[in-house]
Amino acid sequence: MTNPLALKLKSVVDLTDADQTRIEEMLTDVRTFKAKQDLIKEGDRPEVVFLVLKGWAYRYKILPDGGRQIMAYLLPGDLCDPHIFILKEMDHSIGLLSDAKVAAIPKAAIIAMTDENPRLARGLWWSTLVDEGTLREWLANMGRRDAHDRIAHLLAELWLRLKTVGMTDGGRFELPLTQEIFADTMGLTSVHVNRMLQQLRDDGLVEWERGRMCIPDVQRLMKVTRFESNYLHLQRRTG
Amino acid sequence: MTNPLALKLKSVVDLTDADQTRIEEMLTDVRTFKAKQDLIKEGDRPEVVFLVLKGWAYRYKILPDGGRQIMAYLLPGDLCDPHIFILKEMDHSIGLLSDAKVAAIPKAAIIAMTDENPRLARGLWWSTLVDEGTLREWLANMGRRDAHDRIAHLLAELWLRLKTVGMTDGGRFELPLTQEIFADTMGLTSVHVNRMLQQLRDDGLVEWERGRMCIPDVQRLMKVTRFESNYLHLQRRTG
DNA sequence: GCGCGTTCCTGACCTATGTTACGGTGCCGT
DNA sequence: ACGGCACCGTAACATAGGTCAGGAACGCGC
Repeated sequence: MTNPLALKLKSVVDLTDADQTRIEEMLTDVRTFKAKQDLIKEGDRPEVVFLVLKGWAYRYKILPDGGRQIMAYLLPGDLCDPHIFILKEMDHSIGLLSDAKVAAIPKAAIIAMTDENPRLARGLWWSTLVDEGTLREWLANMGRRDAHDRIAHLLAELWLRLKTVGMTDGGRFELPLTQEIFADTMGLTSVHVNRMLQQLRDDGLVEWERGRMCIPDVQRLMKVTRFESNYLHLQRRTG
Repeated sequence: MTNPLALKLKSVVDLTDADQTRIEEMLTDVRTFKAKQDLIKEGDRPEVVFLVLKGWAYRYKILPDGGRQIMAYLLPGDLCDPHIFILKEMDHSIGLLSDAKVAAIPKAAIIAMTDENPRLARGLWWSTLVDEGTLREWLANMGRRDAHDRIAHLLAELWLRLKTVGMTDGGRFELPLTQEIFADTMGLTSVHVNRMLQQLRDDGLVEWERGRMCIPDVQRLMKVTRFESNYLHLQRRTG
């Protein structure tokens, strides 16, 4: 089974077999973690870049008053901390939502790879810009949509992202998020997330049970939330 | 008067006089715009990178329901669209909040500069990562702070950012934001922004009149909102 | 198989923020 | 110097979402 980073990059840049092998070679230090552990903490200065291979991670911040804000989900194929090349220290933490397998890649290996291979460099550059675009979309989501549409929008995004790394089965996918995690992602309360999720169920837009989610009609969900996928920049570059 | 990009970069990397001249040389195509015009629209594929020299710009998105979400303020020294090197098209728009002077820099000039000068390349890389960190902080701000603290936090951030480009005078600075712009930035209503701004006035935390803002006691404001500046990564890299 | 922790679910109640609607004020163009 | 427009201010009222408090269901360790 091909690795998820290659899979993700292939959806936007043309990777040769050699490119894929090149990525594969970097995955020598693979580590296994249990759910709920932290990979990196705010203030750390990590010496390696983490690449998620299996499981879900998330970026978050604890505010001075103790509240938690989740700012991204990291799926297989996502790099956790491309920041460390430049920034002095992490301004947020990264934790795990599920048991996970993660590759630790030394900074130097990444630098060597991108120096020598512009296609891969472009690919990584693209992926950090997509992260930024996603962040902007989340901001718009929080600022201007009500709870119902907010959740629906997030689910549509997750489905699409999971699909591009081959983790969906029709409208069905694993979703290791508690309602509290949802709440901390979207600036809501878990009570209210529960209310809205049930409404989505009643609307027939989603089905949900213990870590598995099913969207019976993806097109319909996307239409309801007016989901525009352009911010994920999935189309192959044409010119 | 030295240009604002150099000024900003100098706060984190050591720039030689030659570096500064190098930046200066790129500012050949300087354009003047009136307030409220758009610099770039969602869907565009700009051929130049815009650098703000004077005035304020802002990143925003219009949602399908017509609502506007502002996702960043761009001050002198900020690049509007470093995305264009990689992404197919803009996933948001950039408009002007005030009359502005903007340099249009061809992609090729930027590429040539960064290829030849790693210090400047690092500087630009740093600045896009800071933009991303700021976006994360805004997300946390919207998700987990109430309207009062949200506004206070934004004002503290703006003060600090303006200070690093020499645009403050003690606690005093120009602020070309209407209450509606504030509202669209923070997911609020202009009515409520008005209420909160008045409360901040009553608290003695800010004074405000026609485009000019004064924070009589910056330390106090920062303490009240528990402002942590780490996400702006202003400390010079030590190692 | 029992106990305990986690997650889900629910209901009654409360409040921050939105909505609507309007009047005031200063500024800009003619 | 006048009219109009953009912005600010405010009041009465409506509601989405928060708070608190608890109970039910499941899953895991012993």
